[in-house]
Amino acid sequence: MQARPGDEAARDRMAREIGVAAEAVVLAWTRAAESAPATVSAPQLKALLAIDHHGPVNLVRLSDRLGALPSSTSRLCDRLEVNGLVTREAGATDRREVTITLTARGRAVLEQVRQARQAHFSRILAGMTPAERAELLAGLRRFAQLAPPPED
Amino acid sequence: MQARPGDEAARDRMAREIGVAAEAVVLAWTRAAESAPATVSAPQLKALLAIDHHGPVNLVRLSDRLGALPSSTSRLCDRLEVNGLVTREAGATDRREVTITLTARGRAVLEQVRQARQAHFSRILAGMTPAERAELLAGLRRFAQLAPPPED
DNA sequence: TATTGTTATACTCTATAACTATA
DNA sequence: TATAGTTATAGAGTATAACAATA
Repeated sequence: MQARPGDEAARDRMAREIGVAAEAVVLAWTRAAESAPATVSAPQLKALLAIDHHGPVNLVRLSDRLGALPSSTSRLCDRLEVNGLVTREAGATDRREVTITLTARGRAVLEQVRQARQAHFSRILAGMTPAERAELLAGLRRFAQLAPPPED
Repeated sequence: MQARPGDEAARDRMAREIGVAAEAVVLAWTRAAESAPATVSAPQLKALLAIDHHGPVNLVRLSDRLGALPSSTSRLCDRLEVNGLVTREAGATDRREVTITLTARGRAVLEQVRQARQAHFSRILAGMTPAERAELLAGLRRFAQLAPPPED
């Protein structure tokens, strides 16, 4: 890092343009989820994704991943549990802890959302050449490699 | 479109992987806005962006762009107006209509968010080569060209 | 009559603060 | 005493339904 002094300014300009251009991806990504047959709110879906990535978690760690407070996450888990998407079990070693786990139905909802997103994105990608699609995927994956995980 | 039959299946597979990989961009994009000095909620920020892209709008058109109902958007505009970010004026030709416009403060908030996003993205982009950054920007811009606008 | 926008009501989501139970 | 989780309360956000004003 910090090669020549002009590099940082050029990178900043690039960062601004990438931030602006990314809005379309953000809108398409969130909109696509709404077209899934499963009726799950955006915050609940975000929580399901976090649990899916992370595996069973306690409340504090899930809160960190969501960027929310434990009290908010507790209430969110109330609704997820009522909807049959997660289970809460008392921790084995530390009885204060709660282990939050996806149910089969929770995983099914995630799969429905991924399929809806696939269909939505595929329609957009129909206008691109295979080379352009590969370029986009490579760029997104490189970004994902470097982006800090949500708990930071 | 509809070149050879195998192309659509290959595109679908690509669409799924792009959808999965895009999550990191979505998280970084939304998280970056939270680090801005301006304290504006995500729904309010989304509305400011929509008005900025579109220019002065009436309530129904803004609702369409947000994917919300007019009643919800009316309440959202109540809060935006209280915060001094937008103004509501009676329409000139049709007196039923309301023209919603960004204030100088609303535009300043958007600029603060864009700067916060630029700083956040620049840190991530520091790990990429200039060629990789250019590839990502090109892919995002191509996607933005093809993605349907939010009112659809 | 149709359209624009609002208000009434209820639910989800979130933060702040106070609380319980366990370590 | 510190930590994990919950509950109490209040405000933001949104949908459904009913309403007012204008076309």
